[in-house]
Amino acid sequence: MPDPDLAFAAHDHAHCAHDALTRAEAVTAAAGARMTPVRRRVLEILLEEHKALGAYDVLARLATEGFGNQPPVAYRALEFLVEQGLAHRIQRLNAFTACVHPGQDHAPAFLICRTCHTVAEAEATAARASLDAEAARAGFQVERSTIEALGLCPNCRGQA
Amino acid sequence: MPDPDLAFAAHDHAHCAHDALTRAEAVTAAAGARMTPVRRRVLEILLEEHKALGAYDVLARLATEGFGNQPPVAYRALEFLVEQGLAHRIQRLNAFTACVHPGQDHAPAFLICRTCHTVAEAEATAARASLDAEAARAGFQVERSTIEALGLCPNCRGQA
DNA sequence: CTATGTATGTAATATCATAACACGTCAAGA
DNA sequence: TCTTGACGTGTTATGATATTACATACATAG
Repeated sequence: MPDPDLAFAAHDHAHCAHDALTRAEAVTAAAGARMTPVRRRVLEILLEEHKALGAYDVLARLATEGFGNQPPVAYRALEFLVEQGLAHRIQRLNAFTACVHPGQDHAPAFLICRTCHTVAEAEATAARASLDAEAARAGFQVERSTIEALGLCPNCRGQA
Repeated sequence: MPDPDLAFAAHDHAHCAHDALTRAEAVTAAAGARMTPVRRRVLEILLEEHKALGAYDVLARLATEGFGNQPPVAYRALEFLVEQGLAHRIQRLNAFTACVHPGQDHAPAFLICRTCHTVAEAEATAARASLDAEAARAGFQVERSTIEALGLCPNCRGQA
């Protein structure tokens, strides 16, 4: 996964999204989990853009498409996707974003542009290793980590 | 700041808290900001333990002490403390914790024990540097970062 | 002493999230 | 085949977190 993050660069997004969806199907199948219509649709919605969507945003979309319109519908699908590693929760935004490379073991960091709100998934193996090491110095065992950055993406930086 | 984190170790907490409070007064004075009764009290409350408190927890305490009992009272004081670098927001918990070494420039990471809920502030300079570097590869400029770990503290690890 | 900016108090409301229960579907085993 | 149990979905209701807007009080510079 050596590519610096694509989210900010012009790219064939239809392909990017389709590819992620295909891999998602494979991941769920391998896990013996069920990729139901709601779940697939939520993932598709998240894949439409490199942004993070709140549960209620997703819910509104679902509701117009004939799915349930109560919060648990969205939260359950999102929770499922996160558990399967197909989506990530962005703590800073109370929102969710599709995983760009599902199925691969990875330590993600998220780069959140404060201007255009694009969210890029970056590689955080090194940062995570530092965190683990520093935690170990205190005798703390890290199980899950949240690494998020707020700042300016290259595009918005150019305009400032 | 070479000390591995104290939060998990037995220590003279009264001194630890008093020291932080003293430094906090100095910080606000230097910044030309006002350390008012509500603000001081909120900081004292946060300093009582190495835990994170929700805004409503703080608010409940304030209310019993004759301060206002509406959410903005707590949120404003907390926001002030965070701005001054005297407290930190723990995104994962939607909660706040007092800064252990106010006044010093530092890149904090937070170690959150999932069992005893102690929150330790660790040094994250290295992790932050990795994050900045990886972000730079994508042309992203980091302004603020959130680095949090969820796991087991040494004490709770011993009991498991 | 008074004008100005800042802090506090309060009401109302917005936003985010979960508990609890009912119903439907599907597949495994009696 | 029938039944049972696990799982997914839908819905109601509620809980938890956070902000907007406006009124009042207070400190300090002029």
